[in-house]
Amino acid sequence: MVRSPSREETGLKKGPWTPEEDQKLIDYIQKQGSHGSWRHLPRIAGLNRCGKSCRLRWTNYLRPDIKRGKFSEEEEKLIINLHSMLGNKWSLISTKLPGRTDNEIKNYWNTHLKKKLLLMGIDPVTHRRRTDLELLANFPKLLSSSSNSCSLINPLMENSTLGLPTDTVQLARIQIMQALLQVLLKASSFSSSSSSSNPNAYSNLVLNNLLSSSLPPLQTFSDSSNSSSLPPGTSAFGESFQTPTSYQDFAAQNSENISKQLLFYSNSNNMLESSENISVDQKQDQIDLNETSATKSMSTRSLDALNLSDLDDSDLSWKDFLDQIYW
DNA sequence: AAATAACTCAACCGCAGTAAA
DNA sequence: ATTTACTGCGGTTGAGTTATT
Repeated sequence: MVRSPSREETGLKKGPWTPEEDQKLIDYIQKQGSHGSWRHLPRIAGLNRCGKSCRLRWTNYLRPDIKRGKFSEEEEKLIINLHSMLGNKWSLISTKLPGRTDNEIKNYWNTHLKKKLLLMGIDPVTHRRRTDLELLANFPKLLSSSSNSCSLINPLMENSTLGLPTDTVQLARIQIMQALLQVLLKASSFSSSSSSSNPNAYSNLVLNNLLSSSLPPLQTFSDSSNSSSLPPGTSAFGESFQTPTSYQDFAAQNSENISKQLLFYSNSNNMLESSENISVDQKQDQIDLNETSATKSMSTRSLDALNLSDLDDSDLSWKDFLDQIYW
């Protein structure tokens, strides 16, 4: 089982292939009709490379049936759908995309598609809504924590059913809200150097989206003189947060907006649950039956959840879907 | 215009499975 | 039964390119 490195492989060239090397490899395989033994190919073809390097160069780059260029929207959808069922089985996924190599798909996934899912608040590993968004999902509960609808954001909080002094209840709830947002802000701060592999990048995006769409100008919450030096919105719930009455007004005006976004996050969690607890083989069997069902379901259900009547989900492209739903 | 950061992707590495000796 | 060779796969790297400051 243990494969020892070949003695002959020492001193062989590594790194990028030259056009001359490419031509030698192409000429040899075309002349032979097949690559034959990869191990012996380099010596016969006059290449100072190991067989493994030759095989990789051929299968990932020189093979005549390789489709080059950008991935189409259909290919993207198919990759996402296949990945949700098969995971990182790149070679298996590549069999469903003629002309695309497993390496190319893997690279495209890591550099592009993962980001797309992150932007949607979906974990690219599990294809489910990220679990730390549970915090956000509880937001509506906080907003309507008493029998009165939206009691927290209702300016009539003085009618507290708890029998507590109005300002006490009000302060307590605001503090909960403040703590919640501070936790999220703290999490987002880790992603300052945004990278595709940064696990917190999505948190930053989600939070920024929430804040940018629902927070009032900073001065609404703070009368401190140095507030203008802070990024708009980003510190509204920080230490300078001192005017609950203004917050009530803000929350009342934006509760619908916040609820819609949270509803979307909640629904995105349910989208692909049906594919759980199914073996890889079973999942593969599903592929041919409905190759884009997951992504279609995703857009349809999210649109339903948000009740955006101005969107036509049947004609919605993948990009449009992301743009319109998320941003 | 230069420096720096971020991104892309071809290529490499190590492991695992299998066939052959 | 054990060892060795070969192939394929998935994770990772780093040089080159592009974007940003």
